[in-house]
Amino acid sequence: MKKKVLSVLKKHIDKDIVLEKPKDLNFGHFSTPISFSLAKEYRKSPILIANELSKTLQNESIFCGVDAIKGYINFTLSDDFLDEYTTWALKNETNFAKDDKNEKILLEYVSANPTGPLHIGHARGAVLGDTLYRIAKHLGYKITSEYYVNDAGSQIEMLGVSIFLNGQNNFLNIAVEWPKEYYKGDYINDLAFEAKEKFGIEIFKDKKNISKLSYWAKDKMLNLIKSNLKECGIEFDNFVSEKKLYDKWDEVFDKLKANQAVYEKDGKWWLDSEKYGDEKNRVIIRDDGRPTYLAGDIIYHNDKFEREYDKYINIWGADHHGYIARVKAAIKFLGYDENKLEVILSQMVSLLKGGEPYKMSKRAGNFILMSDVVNDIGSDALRFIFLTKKSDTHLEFDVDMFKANDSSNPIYYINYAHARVHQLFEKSGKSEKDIINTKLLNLESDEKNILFYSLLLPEILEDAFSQRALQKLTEYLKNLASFVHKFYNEHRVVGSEKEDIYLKIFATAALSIRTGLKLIGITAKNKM
RNA sequence: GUCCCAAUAGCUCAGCUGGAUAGAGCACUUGAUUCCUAAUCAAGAGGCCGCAGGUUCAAAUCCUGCUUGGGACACCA
Repeated sequence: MKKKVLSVLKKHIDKDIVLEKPKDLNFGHFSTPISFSLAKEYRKSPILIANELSKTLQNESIFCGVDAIKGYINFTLSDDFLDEYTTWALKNETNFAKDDKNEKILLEYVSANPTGPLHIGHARGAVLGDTLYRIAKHLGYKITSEYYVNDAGSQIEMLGVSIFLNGQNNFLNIAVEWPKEYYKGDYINDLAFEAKEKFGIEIFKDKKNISKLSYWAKDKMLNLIKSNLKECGIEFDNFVSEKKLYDKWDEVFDKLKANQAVYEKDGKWWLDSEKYGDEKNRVIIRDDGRPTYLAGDIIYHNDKFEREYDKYINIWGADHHGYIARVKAAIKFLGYDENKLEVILSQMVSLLKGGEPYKMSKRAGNFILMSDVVNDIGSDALRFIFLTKKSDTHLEFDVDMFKANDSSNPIYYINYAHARVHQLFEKSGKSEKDIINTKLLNLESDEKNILFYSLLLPEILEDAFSQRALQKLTEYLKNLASFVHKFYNEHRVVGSEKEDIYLKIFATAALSIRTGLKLIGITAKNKM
């Protein structure tokens, strides 16, 4: 819609034109402050320029009104144009708001260690990633989602140790000395119990069994994570194993050496990441020969870039921000364009319930489980809340808000709007087919406004995706629902003279609500 | 000490690639139902946009400094 308007304007003004939404739809559907920027060049007052421009644009059939107010030019779309576009949208429900982008994108997110269930902090990144993925797909991007599984290294080892000691303590009554960072929480008890059932109590008698426990438990935890994600409708295209990537280590390491990216000092191998903007150089191979975590990430990113995407997006927790520089440095050393990697940081979440704050921690046993919150308020509400805020701000919310069945619960409010439209069709005994060719004539301004807003979805999706600002979509859905409820209250539909016109308008609103909800992973309700 | 994020209504937050009277939801006050779900709607009240400078025709938005809060600064992942 915006493109269409811009192309019309281009015929008259050979400049970059900024089209914006007026604060108040009653000003018009689109507006431009172009005359302010032209004022200097033409040495005329913006108001005069706006007046002249509006006159020349008056005759375009796409507009029924072009008004110059205080230097702004406001455009109001014509009934003909709106009707034509509406009819097309309703006839092409699945293609409405789609686009045809061609960029190939690799999106990596969650990538939580398989050492325990997902907690609420992971959930935010998970929802963000999945929604970005859905929208990108809808807009036509060739996007692949990926989960990097840290199935090597000391955290996995610690998982085995935790289970082993737990078993010794619980089943063999041995007083154990717990290491500082061992994993606590009920799930470790459960794992120890399961291990006893599966391998026998003997397994807790010999320390040599720890690695066996590690690998057994790691697979169980990865499956648990997958099921946590699935409860929220999240599935991945790929899972990449860190352990398997190490097959390519020699090859990657040689490449680093050849590119003078690494050097040996104090018996360790260092990455010269300072050269490319990191604050210091980083160890990648310890003096005992074990690689550090960074080594794994270097192979992984080498692997990613070998697969040739146009863009790589990683969603990381905000606590990883210091990590970006060294990974980008490594990518550059490997001979790739580090600017193709974009890292989105998702900030902390604090959760309230009845005003009580929770502190979370992955290692302690008292973190908030993602699955608990899903059971509590449902996947829809959880997804929605994460998407109403920018990802880079701290978020605090009270779960009780999403249990209410009234307008204080946005999910409820939006679904209700959709359900109302559905019910109108039921009551009128009509289907979309019956009204799809109804001509929209002599529209009142409120009719026009709700229609226009309903048709705005493509622009919203484009903005939300390109700015990685998914709150624009949830905001839009709330507003659109508000339009529906307001219109519903002000107009009797069934049996009215304008029944078909109203139904067509409502059908368009419902289409956008349904499509928008689907993209944030929620199925619109037809009945409350 | 260095770096990142934030600071907007009583609360939770939008708005930030500079533009019209700074918005929404919750909470609060008042009103609307012989009628398609009032599970809704309407109206009201509520603001030194953290502070101080600067750039500009125009600053919540950009720049600089400061204050406050959160986070990161591993040979952990």
